Amino acid sequence: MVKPFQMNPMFKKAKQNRAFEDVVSQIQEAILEGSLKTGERLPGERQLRETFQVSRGTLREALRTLEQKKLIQIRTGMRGGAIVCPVNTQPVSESLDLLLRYQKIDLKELAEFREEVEGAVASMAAKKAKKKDIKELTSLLELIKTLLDGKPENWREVIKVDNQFHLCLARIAGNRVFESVLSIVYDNIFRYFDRFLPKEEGVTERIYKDLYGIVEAIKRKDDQKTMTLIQDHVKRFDRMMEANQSKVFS
Amino acid sequence: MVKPFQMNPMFKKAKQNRAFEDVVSQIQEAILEGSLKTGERLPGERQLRETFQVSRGTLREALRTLEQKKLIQIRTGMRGGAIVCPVNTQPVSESLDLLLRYQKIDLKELAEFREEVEGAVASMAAKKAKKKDIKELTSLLELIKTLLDGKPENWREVIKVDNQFHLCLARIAGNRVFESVLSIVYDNIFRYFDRFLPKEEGVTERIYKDLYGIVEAIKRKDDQKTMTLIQDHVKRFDRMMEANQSKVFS
DNA sequence: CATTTGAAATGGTTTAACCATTACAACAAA
DNA sequence: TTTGTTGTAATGGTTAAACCATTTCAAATG
Repeated sequence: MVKPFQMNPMFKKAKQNRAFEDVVSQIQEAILEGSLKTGERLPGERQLRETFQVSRGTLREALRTLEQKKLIQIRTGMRGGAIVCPVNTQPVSESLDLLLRYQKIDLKELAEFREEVEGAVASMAAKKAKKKDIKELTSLLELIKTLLDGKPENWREVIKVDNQFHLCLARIAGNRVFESVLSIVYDNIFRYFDRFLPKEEGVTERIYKDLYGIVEAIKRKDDQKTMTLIQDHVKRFDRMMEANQSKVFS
Repeated sequence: MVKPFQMNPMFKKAKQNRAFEDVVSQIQEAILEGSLKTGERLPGERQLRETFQVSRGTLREALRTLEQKKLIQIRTGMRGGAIVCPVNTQPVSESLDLLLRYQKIDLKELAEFREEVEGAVASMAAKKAKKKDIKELTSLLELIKTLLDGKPENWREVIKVDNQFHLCLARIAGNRVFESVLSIVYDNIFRYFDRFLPKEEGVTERIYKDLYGIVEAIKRKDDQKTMTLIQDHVKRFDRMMEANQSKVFS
């Protein structure tokens, strides 16, 4: 058994024998390339059927695929149809969710990844932060302060604002790859926060103190310090979760 | 206009009014729960149609969705049908790839991200590399050596083996999140290599020298040195490309 | 024993119809 | 005039029955 040639991972098998796949790639390319813009409505199924010269069933199989990729979204009723979706991290988050749920990937791996990404993001953000950005971070910090009353319903809120704080840093860092990737990580890790972080006042206070120090370091444009502070912060909570996780499963 | 309640990103709208979605979730649950095992073959469309009491068209829309999620794969012909796929990182990779393309991520952002990720990966790999791993890296290095003859058709080959080297490091690092992410970064950055890296012998020789030093550092388990070497290596080529890019567009 | 051939199973596609939902315009009532 | 009602047409969702193309495998053939 010999492979015909060294498979290049950039190429996929050209199994373009199904008509609906051809329709999918044509519409997908139009969206990615920009000739179909976000929010734009595609013609109805009966008209698209004509355009692509396929049956309505085949066309609908193409639409199902595009819908699954979150490139379009379908609305029913008059003036309904396929609407082009904005850029969306959801499909990545969903497939990562499957991997985590079925333990093809360990939470530890995701946590390790997060620690590194957060460190890089924080350092970049510290270098680039403008006054406006620091103001935004400070206001998130203030928001957390108001939630530090130990009420159980506010515990969850604090975690959410903490997430916002981290995503805000990613935006400040000014790199959309980091921003998207971190957003995907948070989509998935939130569930574990909820399950494995102790719901105590100490946790939320610790978050406030950590973030306060981070904002101070950013104000001083001390990117090295910002990075180590963020990494300590992230690692502290990852360790907490791991401890509770092993408790639960032992 | 007031939202009825604070939308929690963990919950999705229960739009279960489409029959095929019900079929999708039933089959998906069966797969994820384990009652349908990897490699197992589902009944044919005509029989499934009966089971779920839907038309063949509706059933096929469900199959398209499951196929897109990479939970099943379809084979045609007698004894064909839907086969349950092993859960792997492919759907994450594909959707991340789509996300990067849709955002029209440019070389600068991608390169910046790559530099950070490669640094982290290299450091982790240096800590964990076994003899077998070092052997694999060395053999890739040897392969590059044989391609250092300045022939233009080998230039591309060297770049490919360089990519393999980096992905090999990610595997050695033992974190599948890093591994899939880096793999996608390479898929996307390759076209810039091809367009903007000077096709000179000096480039391939530089690659060889860089990787040689990296393998040596890994042998010494010097993770700090490995990290800086990798980052220098990556940055050098990113700067080269950026220089050529601005030349082209000025 | 090897090869050819043909039948059956199965996915891929088409056609034509009907149902359910939605937006909107026309109309009616206040 | 404003507001509420109603009908209608556009549109997605679903069904049914048929035919084609591909693949497998067993039977026939050499």
